[in-house]
Amino acid sequence: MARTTGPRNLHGQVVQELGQMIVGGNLAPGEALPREEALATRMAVSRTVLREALKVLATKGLIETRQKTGMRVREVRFWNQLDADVLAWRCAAMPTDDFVDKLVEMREIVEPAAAAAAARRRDDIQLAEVAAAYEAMDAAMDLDAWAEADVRFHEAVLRATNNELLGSLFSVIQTALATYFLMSARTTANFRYSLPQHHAVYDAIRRRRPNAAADAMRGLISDSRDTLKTRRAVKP
Amino acid sequence: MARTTGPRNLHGQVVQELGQMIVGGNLAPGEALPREEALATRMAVSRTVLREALKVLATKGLIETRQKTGMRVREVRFWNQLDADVLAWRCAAMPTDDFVDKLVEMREIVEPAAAAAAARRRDDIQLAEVAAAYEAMDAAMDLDAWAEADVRFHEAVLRATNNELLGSLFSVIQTALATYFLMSARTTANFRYSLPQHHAVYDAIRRRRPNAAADAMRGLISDSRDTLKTRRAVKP
DNA sequence: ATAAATGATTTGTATGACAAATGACCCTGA
DNA sequence: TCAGGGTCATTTGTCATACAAATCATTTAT
Repeated sequence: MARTTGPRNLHGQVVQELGQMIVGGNLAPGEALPREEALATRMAVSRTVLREALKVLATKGLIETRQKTGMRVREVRFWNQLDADVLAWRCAAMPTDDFVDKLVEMREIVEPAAAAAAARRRDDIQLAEVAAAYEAMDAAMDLDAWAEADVRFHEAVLRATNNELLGSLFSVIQTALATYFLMSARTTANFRYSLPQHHAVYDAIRRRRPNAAADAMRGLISDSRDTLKTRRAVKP
Repeated sequence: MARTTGPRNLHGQVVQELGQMIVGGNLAPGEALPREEALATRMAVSRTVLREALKVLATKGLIETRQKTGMRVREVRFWNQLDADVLAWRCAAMPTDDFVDKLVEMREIVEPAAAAAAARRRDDIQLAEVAAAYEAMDAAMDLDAWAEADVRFHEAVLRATNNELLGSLFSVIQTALATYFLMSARTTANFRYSLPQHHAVYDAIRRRRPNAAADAMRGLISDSRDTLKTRRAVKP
């Protein structure tokens, strides 16, 4: 059987399909899935491929499988919420307001601390990465280029902390930024609005001023939250 | 073929073995793995099982696989560092000092903020969970019971934030606590030392005092970091 | 009535075959 | 000599089938 869209591998497509169903709420937690053979034929793939997909979903914490009992959707608290796919699936439909709030809260917790740590421990190469991302933001001629550079900037800051655990939180920041652009920036006339604030973050990291870096990052996030809030008030 | 230790499933054991090799540094990033058939026979499992294991490792970001080229170990920056298994594998050998520092840094960033959020948004049931964990710590007669209740306490706080993204960071806190007990508490005469500090956290959450909760949590973590530091100084 | 044995169902594992992709090589032509 | 294209070999991707292992439900024996 052949599909055309999505990842090039069959099991990847099955992962997408089932993952979206589960995270999207079509399959409630605790609910039992059809047995492998039935599910495989229903999705028109071999049992081999289906099982590889199930293993992936299991490592994301979405399902649980025991012999004879079959597979069940796990409770939400076991989901690997920081997984890039899980985050993306949650945003597949228009993200709910409270999910956006949670993303922003994560940014408020993580990114100021990360900026401070970067200011303390960054090396010259990492600083250059931040600088390059900032330059790209400055040079961006359209929203897409801006958005891409913005994401790069925040990733560079996370990497510059030299704490790879913080680095792995990039999936969350990335999703938050994507949602932000989706919900607000498309309607904002001047997308370069936050450039000075990014410069403040960059400058504090360059000058090795942890507190200033954290403050600047806080200001940046706070502003973006306000933008989201006004946008949200306008929406209905 | 049959193995006796580890997870009950064969592919789970293969995941463990390969994962530990990669994270442990036996297989360097960029290095190519043997082709599936060879690797399968070398590990004495069928190709089916091996492939399921490889898919799991791929979702953890440890390996990358393309047709004809084969499999390669991915660069460290792509590893899903927040994954419980990856964290555990990093601690499989005695964890290095700088890794412990990174774990503590994560705690310092996440847990005070989580305590504050819990103080703001917890409901009564979630408070009861925190209380129950605290009571269990108080009632603990030996180190194992204490450690288990301690982990429960910190999990309960994370859950009480009502932000499941924060909740998914439990894997990190859990690993940090396990490492802490491994490195320090086993040698500490009075393992109940931090009980009052835990009470302060609980009380602030109960009274809905975000700042007090964050401060209490900061003090708790700061103390445990000091304990690690003195322990470390003694070690050589 | 309780406990052990049995059977049925579902996942777990093994094997062999073929499809698809892609890097390497060769071969031709300017 | 170099550029271009085409063939081939190698490796992962997919499929189908068979059997092993675990476990829930029922039945049977004491």
